[in-house]
Amino acid sequence: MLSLKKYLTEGLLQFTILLSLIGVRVDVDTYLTSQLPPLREIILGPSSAYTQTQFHNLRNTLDGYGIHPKSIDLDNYFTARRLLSQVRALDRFQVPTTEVNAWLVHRDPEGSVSGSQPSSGLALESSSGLQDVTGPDNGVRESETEQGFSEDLEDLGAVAPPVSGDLTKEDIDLGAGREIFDYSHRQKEQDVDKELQDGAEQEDTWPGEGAEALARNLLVDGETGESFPAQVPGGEDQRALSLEECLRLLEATCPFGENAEFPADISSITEAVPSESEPPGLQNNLLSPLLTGTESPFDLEQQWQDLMSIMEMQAMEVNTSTSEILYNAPPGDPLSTNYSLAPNTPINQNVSLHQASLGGCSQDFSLFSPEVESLPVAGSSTLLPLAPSNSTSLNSTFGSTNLAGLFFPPQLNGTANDTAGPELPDPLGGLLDEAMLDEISLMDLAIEEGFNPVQASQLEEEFDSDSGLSLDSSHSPSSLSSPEGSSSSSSSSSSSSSSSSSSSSASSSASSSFSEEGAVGYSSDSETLDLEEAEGAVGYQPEYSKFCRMSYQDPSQLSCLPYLEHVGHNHTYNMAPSALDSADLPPPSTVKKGSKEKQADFLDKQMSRDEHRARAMKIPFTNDKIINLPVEEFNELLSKYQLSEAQLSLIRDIRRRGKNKMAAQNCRKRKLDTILNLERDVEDLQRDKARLLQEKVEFLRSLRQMKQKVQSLYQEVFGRLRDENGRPYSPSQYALQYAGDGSVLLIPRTLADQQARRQERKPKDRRK
DNA sequence: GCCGACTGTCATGGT
DNA sequence: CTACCATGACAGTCG
Repeated sequence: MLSLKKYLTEGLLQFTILLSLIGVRVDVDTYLTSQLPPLREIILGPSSAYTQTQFHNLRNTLDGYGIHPKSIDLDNYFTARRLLSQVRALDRFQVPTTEVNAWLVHRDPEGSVSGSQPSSGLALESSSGLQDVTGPDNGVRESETEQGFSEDLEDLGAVAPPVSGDLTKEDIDLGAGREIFDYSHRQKEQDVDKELQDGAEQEDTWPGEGAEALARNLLVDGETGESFPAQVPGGEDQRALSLEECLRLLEATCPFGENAEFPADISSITEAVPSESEPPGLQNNLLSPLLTGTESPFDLEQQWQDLMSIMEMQAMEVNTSTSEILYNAPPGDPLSTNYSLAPNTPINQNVSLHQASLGGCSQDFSLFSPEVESLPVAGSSTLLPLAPSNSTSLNSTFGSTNLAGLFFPPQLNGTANDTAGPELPDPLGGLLDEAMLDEISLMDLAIEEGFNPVQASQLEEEFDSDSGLSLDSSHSPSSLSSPEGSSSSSSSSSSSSSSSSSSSSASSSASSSFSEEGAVGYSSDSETLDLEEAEGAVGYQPEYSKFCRMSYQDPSQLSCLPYLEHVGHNHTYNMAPSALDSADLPPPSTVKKGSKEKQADFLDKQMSRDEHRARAMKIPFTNDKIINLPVEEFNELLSKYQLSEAQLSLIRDIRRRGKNKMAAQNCRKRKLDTILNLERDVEDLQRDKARLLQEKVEFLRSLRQMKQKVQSLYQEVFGRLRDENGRPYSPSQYALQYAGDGSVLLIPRTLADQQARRQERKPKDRRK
């Protein structure tokens, strides 16, 4: 990293000197301050993918003409274009005094490096998006555009929305999904102030970052300032140039913002570029409106890193792994490093812009249009910190990848060339289509999985407001809610309702019979009661009532036993001898005889069959004891009495049946618990499913945006390429290819198509 | 009278 | 083998 800094610094110095030599005043300070937002956008762009707001805002700009909602609004956009034209004019006719800000050159890149951490600026990023797109101050901005971005920075910081740095720092893995939850939204509002502070802090870091980025550009320019060796124009008519070089040239030629007093144009540096005389209109036509007129020069290298990462992502199928890569890839992970263009690699040395040179400083230096800039390139964050890494890894990964092939299928190339613009059709149309197809496929998958497509679409439509929970609630079965809905009042309501119903018929008799029945009570009563209460909290009333029935050792609880009302189910295995006697004995008085007989009959009915049998068999102890006593005590009890075989047999049967009864109750309870647990599990799984689907949609959107970004970048780069005559290359005849050595080659399309097909086969084979 | 829920009981298998 | 438990199946009861 240190070497990189040094390299960049030297490059910056060289470039600055070079510019000064050609009479261009470089107001780096202005550049840094005014262009920081874009820079930060580039640097932190990926993280922006996690911000729901960005998605939301971007959706409005996805038409292809969108302006970065965060830092640049439409007004800025056009204003910048106008300024660009002016700057260009200045470039030609005005030779300002050479003025190099030494302080900038010597600026310590350390700070910039630290500031390059993606997490630092996200808040501002997303916030700016909100502000610019939806904020009411657009009008104000309109007039402010020329003031530079420094003010915007503050504004952005001030507007900084919630999501911000905190989220990005800790929730990279969660990605946008985290925003799904209402919590995050609430958090957003709560963190506004915090974001403001963060924004201020980030502002400090930007200059460093900008300096670094600028340094790289300058460095490159320093190199490119030198004449590029022609790379065999003949032969295959293959003209190679370093992609980095192209990008750097682009950036170098790119005006440094509205405030930039430096209309640097590479053409002015290299005489080989005749494009300067070329009418800008032609180039404009070639470029998508989206791309035109971006006054913000960004870190081209990083942009291309993004691009490469996107390419890789495209190569990979849109699957969950994508998301992982997007959000989990650590700054230094192999993936990201592989895609770093290795600015310091000597590859550039061999590149020749002689044959394929960048066009003059056109107004179209919108390589990083605001919209593109705003695109949430998840991968870029990981790429940012990347120093010039070894190009070998990159080569191994990409091999000789035909950019065109990656961007658009061969079959689409031809049509695109014919239909799209006069000379520069949209080479990435296919890519976009692919993105759409991927999304559709995923949607289909979601449908297959039972996910409502309408909901899926809603997810996209209502991305920011949507949450997995809400979605889940929308389609979550009522069965889930019903139990829980009643759960809140289950413990109380169930007991009250059950008691009310039971009291009607059984309350009077229960007191007597149940006191006996209590003896039958199950050993697990206390335990089950607690459990039942817990379950009641969960909301399963049937279970509760059931348990109530099961646990009635305490006669006081009998009031809440609903089964008493309709039960014929008399669980009174044992009746106190006194009760039995009273029931059996003739009443002393005839007056009470009727009532007592009724009571006795009722009690008889309340007695279980075993109790009846026990009473019939004159069993000297209660069924409760028979059933619940431990074996030893039970045997001891039996030994105390002289019992006949019939009695003993009955006692054993009573014990067996009693235990079995409790076992059956427990069994049923367990069964119910199992069902309830399964129900809850299903609910949880459904919730998770909905959440994952939403995340998937987010990833898809992010991917689509990144693809659009790639398309824009490709168009931008390709559109700036000029042949020896200063004319742009025809997309129908040429395509950019990423060579194995890290350079970018301009090759005939036929060759590119062939290579693209070859590239396509490999993954297919790999799948098999 | 039918149906569903609840319960008790039996048979069976496992520990 | 006995005791105990778990569970499916069946039947009875009740609303």
